[in-house]
Amino acid sequence: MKVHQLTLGLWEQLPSSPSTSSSLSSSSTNHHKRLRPLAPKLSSSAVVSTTTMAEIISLKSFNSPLTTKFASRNVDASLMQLQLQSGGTRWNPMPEQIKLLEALYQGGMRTPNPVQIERITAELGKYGRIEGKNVFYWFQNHKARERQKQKRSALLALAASSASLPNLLKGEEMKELHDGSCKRKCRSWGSLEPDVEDSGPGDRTLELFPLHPEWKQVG
Amino acid sequence: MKVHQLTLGLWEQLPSSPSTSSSLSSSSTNHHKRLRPLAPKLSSSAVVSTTTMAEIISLKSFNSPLTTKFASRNVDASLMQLQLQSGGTRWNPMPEQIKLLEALYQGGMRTPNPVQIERITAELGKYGRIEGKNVFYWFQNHKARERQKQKRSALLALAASSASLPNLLKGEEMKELHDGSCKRKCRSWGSLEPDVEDSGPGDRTLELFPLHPEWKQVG
DNA sequence: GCAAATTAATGATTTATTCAAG
DNA sequence: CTTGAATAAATCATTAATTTGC
Repeated sequence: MKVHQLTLGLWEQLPSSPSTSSSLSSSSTNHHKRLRPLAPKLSSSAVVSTTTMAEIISLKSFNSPLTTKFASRNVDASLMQLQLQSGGTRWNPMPEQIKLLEALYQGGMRTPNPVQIERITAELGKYGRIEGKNVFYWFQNHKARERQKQKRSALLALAASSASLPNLLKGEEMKELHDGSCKRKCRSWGSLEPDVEDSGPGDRTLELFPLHPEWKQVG
Repeated sequence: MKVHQLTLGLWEQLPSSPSTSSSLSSSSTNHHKRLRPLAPKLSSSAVVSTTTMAEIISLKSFNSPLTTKFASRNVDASLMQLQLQSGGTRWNPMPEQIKLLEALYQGGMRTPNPVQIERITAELGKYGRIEGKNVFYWFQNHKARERQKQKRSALLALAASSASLPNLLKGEEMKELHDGSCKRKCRSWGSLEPDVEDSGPGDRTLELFPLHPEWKQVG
């Protein structure tokens, strides 16, 4: 069932009927240009499916086509093999690694930039297998979950202080508050907390995103 | 606890001053921009900052440390230059590119895997500068916005058929339905539609990796 | 006719939520 | 139950359409 478009070359399964593509009345600009036939052949591997950010990344598919000239598939393939070989499951942070990550977080780091990620990864690599994406994800998750925690504790505190909480929260919310599930509508609590978590003192410095990268070129 | 001085190179470039320039209204509505489309000035030589997925990707920071041995920064830098040179702003899809993408989408493709992305990018590259991430984002956005559209039209249809809609929707919802803004709480409509898109394979994470337990408790 | 100036689309990021390993 | 990984929703930001006053 998941096969469908994948079994063949990419373009072979273009809609046969010429009218189909125009059925979408979305945009205002629809020029008629012939579709480029031709299909970059490729070994029809049985693998297929599943696109995850991580995969895309590791395959370097995000680089411009120009660069793919350099990054050959063989490299990618072998690399993947290697990675597979060297331990297939999800990253399992060593205590030392977590220590360091938490120290960084505590120091104010939230979303390290690529260079930082590279460094961190390199450093943490001393304690065990790790990739940049692990570092990235860790910060993402940690930030989100710290925020959750804070939000929850804020509510609990409020609950403790004023016993009238049941009057303020609907049953759903009470439940969420209790198990931390917080399905949907967490945003509605937003007013309880400023957006900036960071319990950290003045050291929060690392707000290193004042300006944009703006791959903007010089017009 | 305060591992702050780990003597790594990690924290070297701390931002000097958070500066101002932020002050973004961050309100949900930024529609009133009084700023004329003047030439962007920026030009400040300060590089760095702002971590985006794209950056991380293009810097290949996601690759394992092992691979970073090969991927030197010089390459990345020059590459970036190249990209910047060749037309620095966001991707602006040519009609042909959109045609093809829509055809693929229409054909059932939703979240192309890395290999597919690579192919698509290569193909679309014939019509103009494009990167893998553009393809990825396009599918993400298109999927999401098609879903929105469908949801909205479903509501509209329902409105048309049963004139009792005003009794079912609160004012907010009516407004959203009308302008499609749908800020927050879109999820609450979820019951209207199954989560799975039409022919989407919905292939959830397919296990490419063998299991390999190696977890160390973090205490 | 044309720019300033809105407005509508949509590319790109960030945040919230879910899934699932262990 | 914790948390790494992934997806989806929400948000931000820029560009093309489009409108508007001249």
